Amino acid sequence: MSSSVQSPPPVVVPAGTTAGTAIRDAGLAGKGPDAIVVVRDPDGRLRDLAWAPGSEVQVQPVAADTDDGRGVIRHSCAHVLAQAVQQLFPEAKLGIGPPVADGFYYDFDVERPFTPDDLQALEKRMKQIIKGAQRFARRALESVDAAREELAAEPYKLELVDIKSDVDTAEVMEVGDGELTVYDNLDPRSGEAVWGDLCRGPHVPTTKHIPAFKLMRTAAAYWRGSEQNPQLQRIYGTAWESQEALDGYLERLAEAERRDHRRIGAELDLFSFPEEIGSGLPVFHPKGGIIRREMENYSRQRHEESGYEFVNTPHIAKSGLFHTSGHLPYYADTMFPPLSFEGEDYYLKAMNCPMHHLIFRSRGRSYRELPLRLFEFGAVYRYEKSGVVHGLTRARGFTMDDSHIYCTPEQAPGELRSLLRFVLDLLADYGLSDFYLELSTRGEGGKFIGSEKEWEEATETLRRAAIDSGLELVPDPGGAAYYGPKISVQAKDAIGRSWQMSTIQVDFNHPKRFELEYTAADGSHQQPVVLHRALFGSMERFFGVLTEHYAGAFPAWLAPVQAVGIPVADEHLEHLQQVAKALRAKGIRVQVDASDDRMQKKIRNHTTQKVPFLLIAGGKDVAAGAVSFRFRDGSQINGVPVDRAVAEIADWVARKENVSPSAENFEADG
RNA sequence: GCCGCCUUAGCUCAGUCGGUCAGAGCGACGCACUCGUAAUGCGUAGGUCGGGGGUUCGACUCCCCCAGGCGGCUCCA
Repeated sequence: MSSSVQSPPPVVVPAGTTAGTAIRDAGLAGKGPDAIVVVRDPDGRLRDLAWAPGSEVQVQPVAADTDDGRGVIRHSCAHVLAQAVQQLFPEAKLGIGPPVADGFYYDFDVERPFTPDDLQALEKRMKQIIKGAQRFARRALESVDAAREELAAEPYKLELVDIKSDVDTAEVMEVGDGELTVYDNLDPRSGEAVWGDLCRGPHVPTTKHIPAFKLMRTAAAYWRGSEQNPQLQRIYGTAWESQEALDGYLERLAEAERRDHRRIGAELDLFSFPEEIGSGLPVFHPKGGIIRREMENYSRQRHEESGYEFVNTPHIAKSGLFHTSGHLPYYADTMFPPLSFEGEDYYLKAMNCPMHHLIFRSRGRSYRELPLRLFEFGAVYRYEKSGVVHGLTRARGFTMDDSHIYCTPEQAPGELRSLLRFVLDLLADYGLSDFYLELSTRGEGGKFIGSEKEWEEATETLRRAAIDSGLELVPDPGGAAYYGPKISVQAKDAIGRSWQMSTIQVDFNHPKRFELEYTAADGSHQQPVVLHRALFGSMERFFGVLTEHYAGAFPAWLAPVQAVGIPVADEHLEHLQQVAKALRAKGIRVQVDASDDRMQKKIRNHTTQKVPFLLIAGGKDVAAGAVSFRFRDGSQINGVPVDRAVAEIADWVARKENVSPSAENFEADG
């Protein structure tokens, strides 16, 4: 997201003067994408332009095309939406209406859900309101009682007033800072209040300062985020500093839709979700199977090189095992119901760890064996609620590239550091390079087991490893698994979206529950530390993320079909068959298109299938013992000698180049 | 699980007010064409309109239930 190239210099606001006047006197923009919409006071608080400080202060002007500026525009736009809703649906009660990433929403309690037609009508009314240049005017309420009186008809707002002390968060914009304020929308001519809303602000000066907006969709949302509360109807919208910025945003959404792995998976014949199998249970077609196999093979190789040992475990086990692990007591509702036979309940496994622990425990272990690193592509099944299943990124059956590292407490810090390095290196090999880390720690509630001290130690160990990596570290309080804290690696894809990939967890709980132990050098029996880690999260999710990252144009080493020979005419087929044979001998997945289609059609077909190397041969090429390259981007290199073409393709694939080959970066004509 | 929307040929979609509306493009298949960088032409096959129940003289169309999908909420070991 672009923002002002450089922020404007600070502005001095004399006592008794409004910030807006000072801004104007300083010659800063009052309209356009870089219009100043609010200012930041010396305490870091955003203030309306109508704010007039009691004594002289220096403020930082905030332009529309900054993150803060957009946030204010969006928040103001949410007010305009609420006004429009209450005009068109007078019975609507207001929930909350904060800005969010890329937009805003407002929740309403209404008789019936909004329809697409309603959204159109609301947009129209909002445009009228914006055109009307209503002024946003801040007004402090005398007291809580005065607030209750004023908001008598708004039950949800009343609730916020009553609990205001504990909802002072970024999302609840309504109240804050020990003072209750209302923003009135004033008619510019009469000065009369047309509409008002409990709100801490700040806002743009007038509705005219909302240059571009669009209502996006409706959804239901629980009041204050709890399933126990009534569901309100939420309207999502977006607002930007200019029409161009809005268009740019809509284009980014369109691009994300074109990259959607569910769409590309069907277009490229990679995988599907047969209804007959069940929701959230993918099958991989041959082409998807090749990509998956390549992904797995490389990962396997790297793990072997890094001292992992490979194990295999079954998909179901008796209930006792999951009682021991703690899954059934704590997470029974996310496991599939049991199969009962021979007087036993068998559960599909939701995690591989219990099985791996049993392998560790299968015989006495010596400290000399540690760290013991067990690895498995282990399929797990989780009962995800019907509303959350989403393509490959949220499935009910998936394969974790799971491993459990058993080590001594002394080994743990070093093991964690090298583990994190290993994880980041391997992700980079697949073309992801923009990461940040999240540290999930213990929160309130009975979900967490183990002593405070254990948690503290484990959290510190993780934190140190995370800090050593040099990456940005985002805290996630309360996000830990029940048995220990975790680091997760978030990777950004080609269009800037973040995905949770790897998780690394310290577990001091399972060693106890499973009575894991090793014999130390002094002959004593000690409990190992267990590190859980899934590098890709799940193979399916990683597959989906890579698909979207590359928009289906997979690196040549992963591409299901790496090269296709296209003859100009049938008489050139034989020549290409020879080229294909040579490529196949080098392990390249190559086809020759001998169909009845015209050459142009073949080029189109294989281009839309995102084949990295198209090898075209006509009379000239045959005569010269050459082929002509055409790449995904349409660029060409003509007349490359066959030997050289074969060697360069094989080398490109062997190097695991992640960019798409093109005339510019492919060394075949040198 | 909750709210809303959606489901018509392999894919993408059209189908008015309940009654000649079972339709198109792509794909598949067949025939002709043999061509130098993103769609050659002609033809053929393919659907009990997601499944089940109901209303009606009559249902792709209206109602109910179920399944699957989409967007959110909640959740995510």
